[in-house]
Amino acid sequence: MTAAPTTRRPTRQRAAIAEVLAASAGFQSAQELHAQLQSSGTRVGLATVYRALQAMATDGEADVRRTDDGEAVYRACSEGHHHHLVCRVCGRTVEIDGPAVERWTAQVSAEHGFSDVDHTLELVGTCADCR
Amino acid sequence: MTAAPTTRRPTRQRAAIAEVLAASAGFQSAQELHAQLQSSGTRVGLATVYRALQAMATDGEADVRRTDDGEAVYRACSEGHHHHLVCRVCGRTVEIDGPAVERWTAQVSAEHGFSDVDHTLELVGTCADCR
DNA sequence: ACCGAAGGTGAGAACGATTGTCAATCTCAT
DNA sequence: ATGAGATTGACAATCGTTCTCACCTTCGGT
Ligand SMILES: [Zn+2]
Ligand SMILES: [Zn+2]
Ligand SMILES: [Zn+2]
Ligand SMILES: [Zn+2]
Repeated sequence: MTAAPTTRRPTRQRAAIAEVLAASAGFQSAQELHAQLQSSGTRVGLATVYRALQAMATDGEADVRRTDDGEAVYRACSEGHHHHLVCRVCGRTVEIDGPAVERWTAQVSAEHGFSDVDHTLELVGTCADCR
Repeated sequence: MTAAPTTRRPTRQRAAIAEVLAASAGFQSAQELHAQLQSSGTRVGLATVYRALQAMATDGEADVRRTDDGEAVYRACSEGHHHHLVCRVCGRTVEIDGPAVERWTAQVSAEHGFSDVDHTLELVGTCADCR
């Protein structure tokens, strides 16, 4: 279910974008990343930033989210299934592994006759430092 | 934390929108709802549909979601905290109450020093009829 | 029932994030 | 080095959503 395995070539732009994304903690919009690249002297087209981020998202190298006003924001993310506990103030993020939840979802799904069930779970709170 | 308790007046339009939303099972976009109202002879402005749906969402009378291409879609939803198990084919939805998960999230959050933790959890699978 | 204040409505303009276009450029296997 | 095919970028085009603003409704007080 890895979509179209279109060949994906490494380029200067992709590297720069991935680097900036990895360097920052929280979620970033395509435009914010583009601005950062600009000010750091790296010339990359806005459309390219959009395309690269989309590619990273579908390849599992980044998480996507929509802000309440509909803007897509991205965050570097390790591959594999896991969840996040995010601070609503400073954006600090903890990756969580929840076997208990995985078990629970499987059970509940089965009880209702559903199969091939995927799930999304995200925790948003205030971290100790931002209390 | 119930936002601005602005007085909210009942109107013909709001009633119509709420009714159509409640009548349909899955998620609907503002434009789809508007189209339905049009064809059923109920004259309502598109902007009004957007505003009404937003209001319902903030009042907890509807769930909002963003499709992959960023469009906001709404679904009538009972108030109070709960989760959903949705069929990716036909849209059939089961509301789920998961005390086990609630407990788990609280525990994990505490372990990492987070407080006031909210969470979102959604299950998407294929129901028995659509297998 | 009558009135004024404040919320609500709607048509259309304005916005703004995202995507499409397409010629120039780059990567890679041969 | 070379050709095929992927990538890029400046800019136009989309399109969902919000803004404007004059007009309509609801509602509490009289
Ligand atoms: Zn924090
Ligand atoms: Zn999980
Ligand atoms: Zn189904
Ligand atoms: Zn819950």
